[in-house]
Amino acid sequence: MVRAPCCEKKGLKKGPWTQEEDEILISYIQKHGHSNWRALPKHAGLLRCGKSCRLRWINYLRPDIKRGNFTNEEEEIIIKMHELLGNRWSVIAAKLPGRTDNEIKNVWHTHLKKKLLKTNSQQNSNTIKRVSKPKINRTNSNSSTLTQSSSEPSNYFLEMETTSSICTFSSDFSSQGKFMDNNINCEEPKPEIDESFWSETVTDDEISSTMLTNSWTVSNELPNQQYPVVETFQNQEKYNGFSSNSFDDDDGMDFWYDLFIRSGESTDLPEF
DNA sequence: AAAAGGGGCAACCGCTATATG
DNA sequence: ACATATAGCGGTTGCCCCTTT
Repeated sequence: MVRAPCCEKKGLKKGPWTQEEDEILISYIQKHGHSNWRALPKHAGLLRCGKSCRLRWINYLRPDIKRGNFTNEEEEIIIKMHELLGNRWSVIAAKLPGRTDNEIKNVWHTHLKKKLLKTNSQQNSNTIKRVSKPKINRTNSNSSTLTQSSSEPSNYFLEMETTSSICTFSSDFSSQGKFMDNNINCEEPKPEIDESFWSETVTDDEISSTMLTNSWTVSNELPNQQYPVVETFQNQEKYNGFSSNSFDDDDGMDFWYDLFIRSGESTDLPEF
């Protein structure tokens, strides 16, 4: 199905919005809301298409829009979430109240991408490469799945061979399922690890088996070096496959967000 | 002082996802 | 089940403004 662009109708205005148009749009939405964007401009008396009105409202006129430069904390969140999710700007924006996907996208392309390139080029002189896929393992007293409540602490860990050593990255959980700590054990000296180290995607089979055993890939960050361990859920389809069997999208996103972004804090595990 | 170049950002375009009849 | 309408998303464009030459 091919549909004509919505602003193609003659007489509809394009380009930058005037103050007068903004005022009309704000006034209309305050009185009537925006249940139907396509019909809105006609009812409000604006010579714009609904799409243009929606964009103007969401990206600029909404009362909860945060103005001004991004803080370092916000930039860090964007960088880490982009590492994890890719160009899923709306998902990233959902974690930054008052910021829009468009704004984040712009900041990424104009500032953060360059910043990251600079940082990476500085790190590349002292890095190692992964040579094997991570093996996902879980140790605890007796249970093999999280559906069973264990009376003893659990430890989930990834093991992989690198060009210089065998490293094990692990996350500890209390018997109540509270995230406790991350660990890294390597032959000395502890190597620097660059971004690409983690980039290999886990296969569907591996995910299935991970789901079956619930030995998920939760080893999330290294001490002092915040890189996601496995980008299993960067692929939306795979992510959905996981969430549909365990918890809903929002829960899932919040869970991974907590694990990846807020390392070191106690994090409740989802219930299965 | 004027022109050229580049960066930043608002807005548009085209596509997909979802809702509805 | 299908067709169509609408909302939403991400890529891209183009204008404005600042800096450099």
